[in-house]
Amino acid sequence: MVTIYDIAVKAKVSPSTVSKVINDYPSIPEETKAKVNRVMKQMNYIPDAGAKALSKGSSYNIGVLAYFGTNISTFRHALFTEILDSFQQEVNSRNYDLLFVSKNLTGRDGTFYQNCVSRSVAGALLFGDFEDEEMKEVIDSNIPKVAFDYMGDKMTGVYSDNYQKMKKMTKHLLDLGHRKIVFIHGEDSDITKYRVQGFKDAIAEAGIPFSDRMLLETLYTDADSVKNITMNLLRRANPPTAIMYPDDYSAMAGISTIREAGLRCPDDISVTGFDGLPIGQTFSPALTTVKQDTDAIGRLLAQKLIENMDDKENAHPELCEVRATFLPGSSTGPVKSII
Amino acid sequence: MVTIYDIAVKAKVSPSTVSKVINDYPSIPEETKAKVNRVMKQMNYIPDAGAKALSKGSSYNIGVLAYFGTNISTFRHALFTEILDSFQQEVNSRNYDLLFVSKNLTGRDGTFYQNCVSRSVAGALLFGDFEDEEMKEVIDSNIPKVAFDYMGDKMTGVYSDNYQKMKKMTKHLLDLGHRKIVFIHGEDSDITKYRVQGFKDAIAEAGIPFSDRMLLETLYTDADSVKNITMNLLRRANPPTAIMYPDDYSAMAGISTIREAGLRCPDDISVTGFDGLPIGQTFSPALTTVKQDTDAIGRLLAQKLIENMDDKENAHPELCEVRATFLPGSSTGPVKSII
DNA sequence: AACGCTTATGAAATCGGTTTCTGACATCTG
DNA sequence: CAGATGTCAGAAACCGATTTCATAAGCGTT
Repeated sequence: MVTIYDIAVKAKVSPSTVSKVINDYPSIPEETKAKVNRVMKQMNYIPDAGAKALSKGSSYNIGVLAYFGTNISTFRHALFTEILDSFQQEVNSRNYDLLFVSKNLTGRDGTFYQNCVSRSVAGALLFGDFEDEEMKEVIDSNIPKVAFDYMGDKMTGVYSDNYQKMKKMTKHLLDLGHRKIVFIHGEDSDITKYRVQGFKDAIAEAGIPFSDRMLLETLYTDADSVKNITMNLLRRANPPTAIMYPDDYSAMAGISTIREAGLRCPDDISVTGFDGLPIGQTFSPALTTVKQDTDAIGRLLAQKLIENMDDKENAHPELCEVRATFLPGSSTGPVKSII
Repeated sequence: MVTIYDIAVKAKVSPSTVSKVINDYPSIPEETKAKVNRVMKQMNYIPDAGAKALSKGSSYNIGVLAYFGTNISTFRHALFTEILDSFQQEVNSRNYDLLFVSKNLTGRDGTFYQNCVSRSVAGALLFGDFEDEEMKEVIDSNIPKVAFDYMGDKMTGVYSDNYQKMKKMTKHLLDLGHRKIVFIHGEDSDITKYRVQGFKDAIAEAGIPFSDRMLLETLYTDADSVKNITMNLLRRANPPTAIMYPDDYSAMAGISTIREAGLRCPDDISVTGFDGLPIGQTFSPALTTVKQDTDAIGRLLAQKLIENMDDKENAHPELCEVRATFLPGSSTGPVKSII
């Protein structure tokens, strides 16, 4: 491996000078810089990021910490991978790389926090269950960090305007004449609270009495539990005419179930999703959903994180709302008139 | 940060001894190991992976290099994320973390190879376009590596038995009476060649004359081009009764297009996909497809890579075929009888 | 000529580990 | 009991960078 020492010899300067050229110290005259740069190019110099990290105390790696609970895994949900994709593009352009930090699952390897420190990540992006013990350890640490769908005060969180858009989507159903609406919401979290509130407020503003039977909880992305819940709904004495699912995947699973039960969507039952994934638009019927702006979210997460890393002292948690878009599709239609 | 020097002082031994305890040198008696380990636990010692990498010359990071061409991005395809997921689990259990290495897109940052060397990755997992110049640089290097859907002789490749399963799926259509079948295959690659061969052989064995009109090329995951190609097929004077798509996503996009054209699937046109993603089974009609065993593929990639890293000298490229499963769904049906 | 003031450079310590090599001490052997 | 052997521990060099601090050279002042 070519090191700055090799460069130094060839360029007839000291290693310190080479290092200073690399880091663009103002005390180095242009002439020297040019000379050293020429030799570096000529010798195909590749800096050792590890050595740099050791002496600087921080690497150019951004840790990605994702944990959704035991059964669900990092890469499986398209919403997150879309956000990651946009995030990655943004941080790459600043020369940071993404390091997927692993969690202590087997008991042998370190915790999230330990792995972050050990790998001296410059910052971290958090996804998933913020109540998890290992997550909390990171959240309470002084590692610069941001998180998607976080609304607390310990770090910067980026999220969609869930309240507004959920309300809007609910209104859309109400406008279509639906009165028996059930919202199957995701696991308990800040995000879920806002969505539920938007749902309730839309119902209230329409002057419809709210009932607990309008709400149900399920786990994201678990197709089986979605099927079960949906079947139970269909079997109710007074079944809903519209079902609102927590995300596009479960909406699609729901529609499948509805069809298996011999009913049609939207003719018999209207369905909504959430997230606005491309596949939901390819699906037929195209989902009525809320499209989260994953590009903007990923970019914003990256920008906020880099701000935090660049100025660790003055870093302060922010709450950043990104505008989502209500996407009316063909999975919702007018309520079936009772003959 | 607690270092081995702090441990050494507290445990009343030398730093070398601490290091030897960490690395489990046989010359250290159990008693000393126990003592040092106790102090490490007590002081909450977290090793510095960067320092370790510097002195060892190799990190515990595995580089993930993915490049599919300018328009498609790493995380967008569920097949890859599923494989990654399984791969990650396997390498995590050996204490490796995943580092997403970036490519020189802006001209400012380094190439794949430079970034791998700079970050001293222990090994690399390659996805995508192996003809890309930066990819080739890595492939020709002596970095331990494996790749998915690679069938060359420069590194170990893992892939499904595309030939067999494509043939089987084609036969399935032939058995249903289809004679006018079009296979829209992916971009030119070894994998594609085998699939095409499987397709052709099934056709030949059925005694049907092969025509170039039975084959079409498209780019993976580009919904628009899938729509266009599908529309063109439907407008043919003598349109096909079955269309085989290169993956599940395009099959679903194809079915949408078919419906938009006022036709039904499978009643009017049968459709097949490839990959066997969960969403394809939620889709209705459930896709007839070939399910790639992403769990096994990811695990095998990890195992082969680790083998290579553990014994760099004797490493030799292998070709590993993983058995896929033909998954008959309801997107294929008997050919419509001509009245 | 002696002084101060820039400007450019390099020596050396440092980051936190690993590893080689030497030597102290204990134990075995004849 | 001398000499050979084996066990354990630590000193020191090293990995490849950064950064502080000292100093040499050049230049203008007085």
